[in-house]
Amino acid sequence: MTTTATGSRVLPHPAREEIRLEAVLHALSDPMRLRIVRDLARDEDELSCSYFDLPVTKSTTTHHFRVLREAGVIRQVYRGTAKMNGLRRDDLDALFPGLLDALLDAAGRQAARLGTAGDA
Amino acid sequence: MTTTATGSRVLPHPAREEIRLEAVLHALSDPMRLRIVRDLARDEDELSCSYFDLPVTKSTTTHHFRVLREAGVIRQVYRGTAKMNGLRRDDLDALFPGLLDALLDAAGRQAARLGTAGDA
DNA sequence: ACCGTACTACGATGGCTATCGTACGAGTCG
DNA sequence: CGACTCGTACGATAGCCATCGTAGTACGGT
Repeated sequence: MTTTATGSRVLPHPAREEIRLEAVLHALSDPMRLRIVRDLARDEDELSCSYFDLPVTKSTTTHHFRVLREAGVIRQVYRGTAKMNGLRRDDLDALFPGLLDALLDAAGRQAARLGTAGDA
Repeated sequence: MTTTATGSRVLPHPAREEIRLEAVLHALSDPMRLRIVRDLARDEDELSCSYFDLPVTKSTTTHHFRVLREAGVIRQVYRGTAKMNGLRRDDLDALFPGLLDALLDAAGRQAARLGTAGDA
């Protein structure tokens, strides 16, 4: 089989209806996770975990990605040895129209204001 | 003095520029505080702390109001024995245009969806 | 088969925080 | 003044959480 059995490593995601606003806000209230989400939003495509060069260890990075996934903010899929991450724009927009864009805009404005390079 | 010396009890608020998005999101990630903010947004006017009938003790209520104030979400002023609370709409809208409305809309939608009575 | 890479799991740790209870200060009304 | 209401301060407690290190698993290439 050329199509590797990626099916054995499925990650649990909350269904759209399971996503809670408080959990999303909590997930985004951490600077590291907010940064991840901003990066994900910039590249419309999925990104591997190792793409991010965060100032924390890999263990902590894994932790942050899990929090984001369990809050319903991102979708994670294994592709070979890499784990690809993508924003759950569709679900978030359906549940909370305009919220994600407002949050990303707010984060961008603050980054620009504080000189925290990395804004679009 | 008929004009009571309300000046001796001034509460520290962050300046507009001091408000951090992460702190706002963290403040709003608590169900109790999100509920307070929704109530404040509904009545355009200021509300006293005792207006809210939260399922926690008074000490905890005080704590939540302080978190909201220190995050820059609300403004608190003493008026006699009561402490009036109001949303810092102007500052938040200036820093993060559209964010507060998106958050309130999201909270309202979730409340309606989950049957958590209390939405507008 | 072997190794390297990518990510995870588990345990530990220190810090934050939501909650409470009690005791107190500030203000109003009789 | 005295009593009552509103809110605060302080201490305690229990739970969560961001972080780390180490050891381990899964996959792909050689």
